[in-house]
Amino acid sequence: MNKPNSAPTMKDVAREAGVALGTVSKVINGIPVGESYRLKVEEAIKKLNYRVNSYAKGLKSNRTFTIAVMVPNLISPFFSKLVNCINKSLAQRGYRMLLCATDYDPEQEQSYVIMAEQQKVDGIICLSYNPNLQVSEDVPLISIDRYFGAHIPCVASDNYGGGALAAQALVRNGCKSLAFLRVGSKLTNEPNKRRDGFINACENMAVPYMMKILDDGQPYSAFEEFLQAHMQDGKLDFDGIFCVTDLLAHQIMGSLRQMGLRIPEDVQVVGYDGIRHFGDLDYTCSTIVQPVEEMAETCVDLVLEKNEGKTPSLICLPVRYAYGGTTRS
Amino acid sequence: MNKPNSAPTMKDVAREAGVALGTVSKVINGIPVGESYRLKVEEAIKKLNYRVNSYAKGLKSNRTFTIAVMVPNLISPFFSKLVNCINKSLAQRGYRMLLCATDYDPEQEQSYVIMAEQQKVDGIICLSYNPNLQVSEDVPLISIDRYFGAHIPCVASDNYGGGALAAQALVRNGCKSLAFLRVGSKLTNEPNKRRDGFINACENMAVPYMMKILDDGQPYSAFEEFLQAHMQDGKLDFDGIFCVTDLLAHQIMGSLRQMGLRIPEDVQVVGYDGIRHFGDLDYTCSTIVQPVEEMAETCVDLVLEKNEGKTPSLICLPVRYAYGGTTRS
DNA sequence: TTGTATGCGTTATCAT
DNA sequence: ATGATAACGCATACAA
Repeated sequence: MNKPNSAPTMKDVAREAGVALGTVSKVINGIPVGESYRLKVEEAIKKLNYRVNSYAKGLKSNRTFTIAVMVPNLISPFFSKLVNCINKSLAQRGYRMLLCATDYDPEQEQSYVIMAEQQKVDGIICLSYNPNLQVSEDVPLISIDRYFGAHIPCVASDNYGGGALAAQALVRNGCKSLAFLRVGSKLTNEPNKRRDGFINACENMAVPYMMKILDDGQPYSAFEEFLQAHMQDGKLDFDGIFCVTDLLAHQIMGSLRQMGLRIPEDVQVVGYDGIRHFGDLDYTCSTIVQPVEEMAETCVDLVLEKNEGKTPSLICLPVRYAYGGTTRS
Repeated sequence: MNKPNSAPTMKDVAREAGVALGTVSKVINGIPVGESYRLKVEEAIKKLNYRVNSYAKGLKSNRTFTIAVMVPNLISPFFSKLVNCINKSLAQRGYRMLLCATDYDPEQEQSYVIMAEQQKVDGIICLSYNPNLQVSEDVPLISIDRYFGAHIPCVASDNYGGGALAAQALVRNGCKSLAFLRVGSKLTNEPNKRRDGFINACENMAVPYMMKILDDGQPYSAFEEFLQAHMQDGKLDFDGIFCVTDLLAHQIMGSLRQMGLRIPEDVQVVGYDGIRHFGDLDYTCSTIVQPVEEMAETCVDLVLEKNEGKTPSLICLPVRYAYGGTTRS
């Protein structure tokens, strides 16, 4: 042996098979080659257990078949489901996924983008809350839920339609007066449109509504105060609540039950996201379901797309209402 | 410009700064260099917005600062929490994570290992259910929850101790007779020891117990039949149940409630894993909590470890009992 | 059709 | 201390 404990290279395969380096390369890349040569090479590959070094390959071809994915974390069920689907889509197309959990830290997000750039990944899919993320032009970037500008495609669920759908579902189930509860940043991201859609639907149906929107710093208890303030004789002013996420719905339902209210008899609750217990069991609440698989598929389609000119700048995918036990049906 | 739309290379930086290639390399890698030279190089780097190409670096140095992580999916909360923690640990040490969701498919698992090898990752952390996974010697592999043999370190929670802890918790809360419910493969993986620990504790405490273990093919309804069979006059034969996972506990609790039983008044339930609602809210049930952070940290420590000879072959990390509303305390 | 030679962007070993 | 140069493993244009 010439190279004792080092992985075999193409050169080794060529020597073993008694052919030239170029021939080995051709066999590996499926370029036609003499039958007898091909067999010899394949045998040598098997014998030496040869694997192409994808770093050398990437260096040469400037393609790495790797996509970087950035999300705040994998703790939130929605994020982890999303990443799971993206992973599947990428794998189906022979792509690998480099994963980055940023913990909502703008600095980390920025440094991950830089990392991705120097990793020479073929593209980036990111769900970022950093309003001024700097990204170089030469690596395709797809954003989820946050619109950066016309030059960066953004994939989201139909948040506006979803907000409307929530209001309609509550009214259809008999609600006479609604409330919208929201927590989150003032950032102008796509999910903000849930409110607009909700309001529009309420006005169209001529149903009264109220809203409680928590700013970044405010504690959850502000919601409990809001609820208390609207209790009269053991009943709430409203009989239907749309929470901006299933997470918030879960928390609000805890508060409602503590106040002695029954769900859905006294008050009905609709969330947003479509979170299921343990990822694939029952819904945690009646909810507007985001089309996570389709969103993932769309992101992957876009990031791998060649024709960069004519990609749309915002794609909203349809949502649907799902019964989850916290409404009448 | 010589190279129009191509990323700048070290050579470009050298030309821009008017120094030699080697000098640029040294500046980048923090090797001492003349002050004036360093400044010139740093300025050129900034001006050209130069980034090192980590594929060329990896090719040369045979280190990629990338670890491949393999789990069945990111849907199960336990897996996603685990991956989240591993991601954090790796990031802290300047490592990147290549993620692979295998969907329990042995073929996919095998092909991912091959992929990882040819990606020339620095190591692999995997949670695999493939009993005969083939892995080459030259890339460090750490296993989670599944013991492959002395040559592959395995990290797990103290499943045996956890099983015992569950029995003790139930008895401490007044249970007189217990049941152990389990679903899963006959594979001899670490979580199987939960049963052994449970049995041992029951015998030590002289508490009667029964078990219902579902084989791979059997449907969940077999559990419901089991429960029905042990109902007498609206009461169960046992007053404490240890479910092998929180997921199973969640399902069983649904069945129990449907049968009109109250939890924890009529029957107490303990699960295993420490799953929380939405990842970081309340526990889904009283449970044995796996030390996920520590497990992740340990895996990363091991996979990056240099001294390969003296790594232990099995590391069990301590678990703890947590109250989650399905026991008396 | 098969083999040869060059270069991808780095690092590291040399002379200088 | 600095600069030229040879690998690293692969793809490919070009020569045979």
